[in-house]
Amino acid sequence: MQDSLRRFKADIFQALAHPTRIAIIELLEGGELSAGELMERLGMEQANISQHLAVLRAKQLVVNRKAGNQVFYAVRDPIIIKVLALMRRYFHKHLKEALELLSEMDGSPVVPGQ
Amino acid sequence: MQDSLRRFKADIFQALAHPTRIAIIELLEGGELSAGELMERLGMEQANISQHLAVLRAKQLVVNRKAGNQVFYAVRDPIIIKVLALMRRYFHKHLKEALELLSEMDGSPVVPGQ
DNA sequence: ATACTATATTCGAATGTTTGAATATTCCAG
DNA sequence: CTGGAATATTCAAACATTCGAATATAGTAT
Repeated sequence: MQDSLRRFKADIFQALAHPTRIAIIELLEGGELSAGELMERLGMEQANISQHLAVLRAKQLVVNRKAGNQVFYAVRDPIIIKVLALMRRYFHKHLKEALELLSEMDGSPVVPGQ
Repeated sequence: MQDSLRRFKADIFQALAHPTRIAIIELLEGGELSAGELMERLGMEQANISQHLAVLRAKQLVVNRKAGNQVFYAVRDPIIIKVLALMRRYFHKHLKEALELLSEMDGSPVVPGQ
């Protein structure tokens, strides 16, 4: 019962669980942008951006508005922006450990001794 | 460059992107609990809880403390609790659409007419 | 209609996640 | 030491996500 709420939250986190999608949301923090602009600024394949936008749309994290040829995207709810802002704070707070984590993930050791 | 920061954030969202792990964090919001207690309260397999705890540990979202036979877990940083609180707000704000989304995911229609 | 631009969808291969079953480890009691 | 409780790890199957390539759709202009 309570579980469907958690599935819902999990799905939203899932939607945020990709570097490209985080980049998209962060770009949209400054206001709406067209799919093409997102593509340009991220320097990625058109299809790829479009697929990531589809994920964000499916989970309702963004809204879109067609204007002629183009489709403009915006973050649907500022709460999501707040969530990302909190994550930035979290990141800065734990910068050191974060870097260690990242390096370990790359397979390179961080702390030689001990 | 900026991308590794985003990978880091994405990894944290990924760690939160599972109903069981959200349930674990929410249970830990009230203070530390042993793995066994988490298992009991969630009514899930021992191995399963342990594996989810391993994910949360790997991403440093929780810390653990051994006390004799048992291992007690706690949320490492209250920022994570704040993130979940924001998500609750988000959920309540979008309750209606959320329910529709969930039902669609289940395959059952929500709005019979029209 | 044709051509062009912007965006979306489909497909399949590669990769990653989740699960239960089985097994291993660690700690305490006797 | 042996046994039992609490927790962790490994394995393999099922499932989901991600990507680029190719294709489709929609809008505008001629």
